[in-house]
Amino acid sequence: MNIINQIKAATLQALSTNYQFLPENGDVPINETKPEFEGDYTVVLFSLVKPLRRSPEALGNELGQALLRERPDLFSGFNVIKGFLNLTISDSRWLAFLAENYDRTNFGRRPASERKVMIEYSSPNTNKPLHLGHLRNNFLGWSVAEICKANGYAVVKTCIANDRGIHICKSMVSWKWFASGATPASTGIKGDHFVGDYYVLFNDQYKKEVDQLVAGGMSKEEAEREAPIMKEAQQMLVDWEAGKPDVIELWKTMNSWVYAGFDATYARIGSDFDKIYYESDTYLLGKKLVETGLKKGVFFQKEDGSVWIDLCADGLDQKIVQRRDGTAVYITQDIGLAVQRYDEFRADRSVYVVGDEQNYHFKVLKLICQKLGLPSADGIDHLSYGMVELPSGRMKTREGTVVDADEILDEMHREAERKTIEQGKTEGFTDTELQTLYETIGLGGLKFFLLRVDPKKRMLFNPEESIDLHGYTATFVQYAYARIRSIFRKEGPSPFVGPMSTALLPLEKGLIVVLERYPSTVAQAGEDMNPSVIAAYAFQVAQTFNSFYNVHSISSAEAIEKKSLRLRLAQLTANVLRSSMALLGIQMPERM
RNA sequence: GGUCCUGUAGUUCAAUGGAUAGAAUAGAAGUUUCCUAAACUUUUGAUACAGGUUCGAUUCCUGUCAGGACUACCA
Repeated sequence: MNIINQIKAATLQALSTNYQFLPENGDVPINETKPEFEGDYTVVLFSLVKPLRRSPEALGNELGQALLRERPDLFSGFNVIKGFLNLTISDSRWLAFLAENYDRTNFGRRPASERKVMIEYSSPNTNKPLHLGHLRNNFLGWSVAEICKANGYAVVKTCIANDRGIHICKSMVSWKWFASGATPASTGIKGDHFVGDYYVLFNDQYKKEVDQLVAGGMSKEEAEREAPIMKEAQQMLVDWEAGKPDVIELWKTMNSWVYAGFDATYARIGSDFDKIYYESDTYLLGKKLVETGLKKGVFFQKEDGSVWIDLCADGLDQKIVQRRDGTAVYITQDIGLAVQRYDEFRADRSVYVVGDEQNYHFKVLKLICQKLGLPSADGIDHLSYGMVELPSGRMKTREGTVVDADEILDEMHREAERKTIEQGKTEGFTDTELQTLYETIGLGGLKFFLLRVDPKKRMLFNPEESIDLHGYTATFVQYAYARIRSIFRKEGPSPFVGPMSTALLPLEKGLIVVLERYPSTVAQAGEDMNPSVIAAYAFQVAQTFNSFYNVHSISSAEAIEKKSLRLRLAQLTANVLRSSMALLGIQMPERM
């Protein structure tokens, strides 16, 4: 049991034996004691004052004395200020914690349970390369999966490839018109970028044609309908759905180019999936469910034959679930896919990592699934994240302000290289090791930068700040880790010998107190599905360690017992840093 | 128009209804005979506005103002 829960239990026990009192919710509020007061944790007494008919001061003193009397093993002192009972935990308790956990690599992780969660993330379109927004999605999804695992969940990572539709046909038509048979192999261009270029060409051509038609006297709407390249794309979509062999062939070929490109990027950033669904396989799913829904009276049909659901009672609008021509819409596919995934994996929860512009969509999806009585319905959870914006505003394809994923990864790598060389820290590394180091620092920096912000919030991506390797960054944490590893390289294979000192200096204790919070931090991040909690914590650990390291020598400690203590403290710090950063998908260098 | 989200130091981000609102960065001033100075120490600086709820509000409620998303027989 962690310290906070021990304090809680002891306090409840004391309230029970001394006042025959149990708070209504069975809980007492406990905070970290503010640094300007003496103590480690604080019981906030205000809520107890009224039912116990004591003044805050009196209650604090009685309760403090009772706790000290009943649990001398846990508490070593207390003071009362206003309505706050500040408790000091005994050094022996902290030391016992350290002795138990300093070399546990699974410290902070909960044992595996039966619970299973499915996490869908990434979900790219196969007509253009990944950009910065996709990176936030990928890093988030992957990290949340790791955090769930650390909390004992079995995790299934999935991805839905949006591999069909008019946007895919656009790149295909454009390639036919303009490529003269060029391929990624013949041009040396990465497949996803290659295809993306033709998608851009399509839009250029389309705009040209529309302008021409408008100049010829056509209205804008009509021109947009009549532009030859658009008509061909639409025809191609029809042909694709009809299974026309040459279209299917081209579609398969171009998609394979894109996948090759994606695979390279995924491999680089460490995204992986247990199961990939393809929209081309799933887009017809859900049609049967429309019938079921009609029969159950969940849906209703309009005169023109289209099928709708009325969600007005839930504060939403009417929503179409099947077009009048009988084809399925996006949401219908998603319902069908939800059923299929549940049949296949039986996950208790199903988390969709999707941008917040689809908040409405997922609200509707969950409601419909619930009204249809699907067993998976209640487990549907939309992990909605905010847009990544640039200082100049929103990224826009048309304005060419989209930050390309591969480019920003390269840029971070180069910055890490530049900085390392500038500091003259390349000695003793082979060229391969240096490349690995730059990637560890560069990729880690980008991941940390995108994960350190609450996922729900829109975030600003300032290129200059993102490549900064100082302050609230992965580099800061990595550097603290590398310094610790350096100590252990010099100490040799079995450094933990001899008894530990039995007293704690403030900086030593401060570090233990922070380290002890790791398990509850992991739990918190899991409950909120929020990696930024982990990022903030890892940074705090590194910060606390640095202050300690700056003042107290570890290897040349003033006494052998002190060295013994500090080595264990350093070891636990390293473990926690490595483990917490691993939850963010960030690796730690042994040297830097 | 309707629904939802967001307004905190110059800037980027924190703060289960708890004490004097924390970090980082930028600015100012310091710290290398000593385990990696990519570090450490000190310092300047903020809750959009107006009400309400209560022992206590950045947090909950209402209104105003400002930004954003959604509100497609697109996905």
